Amino acid sequence: MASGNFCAKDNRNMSKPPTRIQKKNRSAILSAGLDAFSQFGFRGATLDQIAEAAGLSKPNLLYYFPSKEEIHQQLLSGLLHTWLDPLRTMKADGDPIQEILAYARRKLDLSRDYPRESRLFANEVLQGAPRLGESFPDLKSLVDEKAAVIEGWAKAGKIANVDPHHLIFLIWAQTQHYADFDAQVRAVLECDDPYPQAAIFMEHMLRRTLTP
Amino acid sequence: MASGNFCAKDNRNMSKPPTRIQKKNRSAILSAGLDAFSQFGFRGATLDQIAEAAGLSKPNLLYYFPSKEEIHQQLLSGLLHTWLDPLRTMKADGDPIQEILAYARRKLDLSRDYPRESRLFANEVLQGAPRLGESFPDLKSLVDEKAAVIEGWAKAGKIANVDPHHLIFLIWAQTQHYADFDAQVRAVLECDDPYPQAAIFMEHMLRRTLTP
DNA sequence: TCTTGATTTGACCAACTGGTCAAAGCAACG
DNA sequence: CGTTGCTTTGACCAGTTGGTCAAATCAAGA
Repeated sequence: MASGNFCAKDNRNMSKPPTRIQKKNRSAILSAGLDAFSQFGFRGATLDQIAEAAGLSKPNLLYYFPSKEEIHQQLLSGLLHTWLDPLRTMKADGDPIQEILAYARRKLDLSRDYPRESRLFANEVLQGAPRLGESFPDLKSLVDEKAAVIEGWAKAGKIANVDPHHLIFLIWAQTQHYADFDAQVRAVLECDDPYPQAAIFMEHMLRRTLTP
Repeated sequence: MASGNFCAKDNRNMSKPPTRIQKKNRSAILSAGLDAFSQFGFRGATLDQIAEAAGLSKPNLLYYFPSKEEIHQQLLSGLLHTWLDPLRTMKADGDPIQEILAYARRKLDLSRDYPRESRLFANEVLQGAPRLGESFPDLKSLVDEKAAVIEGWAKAGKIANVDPHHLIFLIWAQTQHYADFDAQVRAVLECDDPYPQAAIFMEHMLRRTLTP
């Protein structure tokens, strides 16, 4: 009575701290969901698939997350923050070319270390970003801010006069390519780890592109 | 009796020429399938969806194609040829930088004019290219051939000494980005058509990267 | 006209989908 | 020990999925 419409399994919304078993299972589910969603997209992934990969029964999975949508949403919102972090740390008062190179390097590292996250994001945007639309304004404002910084560098003659937005797209495209198109990269190259070579190439390309 | 296991609806495999109504419906199905598969991936797209978009009933759709898989396969195999065509036309005896620039421009035009095809391909590779594995050897041999040409140019000092495979990846990544991540590009930029600017930027970037 | 073969469809199916629920199991604390 | 509340599950459900089939419809030539 006093608890009203309290739902036992909803303590994740309450102030109670999560049990360690809750932590374990919830992170197992998120990891399994990341596998599934990043490979098959939202519609293509199934709860049974995720539950099995997480080592849980389907009802048990739904005890921790109220719906498929909620798992996906959780993954997406957790993703966007870390994904934009490298861009956030690009500072206007550093050496322009070094700042941009460092950003690109961090972004490439992200692709190497978190390819599933990259593919999840790619899948979402490919489908028109229906569940990401709310976060796009934040993204736009951050990008616009950094684009202004880059444009300032260009106007000051510290780097070549390039379109800052398309420069950012270039870095996104090139770095994410190695995660998103991994299957293709591996099929064309035969080497195990394309990232060292990719980093060298990218640095050459960016230096050349940006030198005034 | 004489017809053996002849199946009326299988005349697409026979020598008989297709009726005009067959042509119309088959192409309508392929177009609808392209819409669906490129947006939702193979598992995410449904036959009902495709049938409705094609203006046919589901059984009627399955009269023209024996299965969902077959529609997808048909789209993929039709795709790969046109997709690699721009690379094929890159000639070793032309001016190196002009040849590479022309290739990149053609690839960017392809993204602009056939974004659904680009997304279909992206979706397939994202999932690990399970239905494309057979075609990858062809792709590899073509890429290796052209990479050798580029390497020849580099060794002869006609272009900068860059890794040819990663140069090709760069062009793929950058050009396809505008089709595959269209939603993101549109959200960040507000302009209707990013391609003119993209072409200018890409040319600057490639010239700088390739100049010896 | 009638016939022949191409085309279309409504009814149907088994498997799978996301999701529910009551009941059972379990850990820990008094 | 017993109770309390977190955790797990088997059984179940309605809707959707890819796909089948026999029967109906249609188009066009003889």
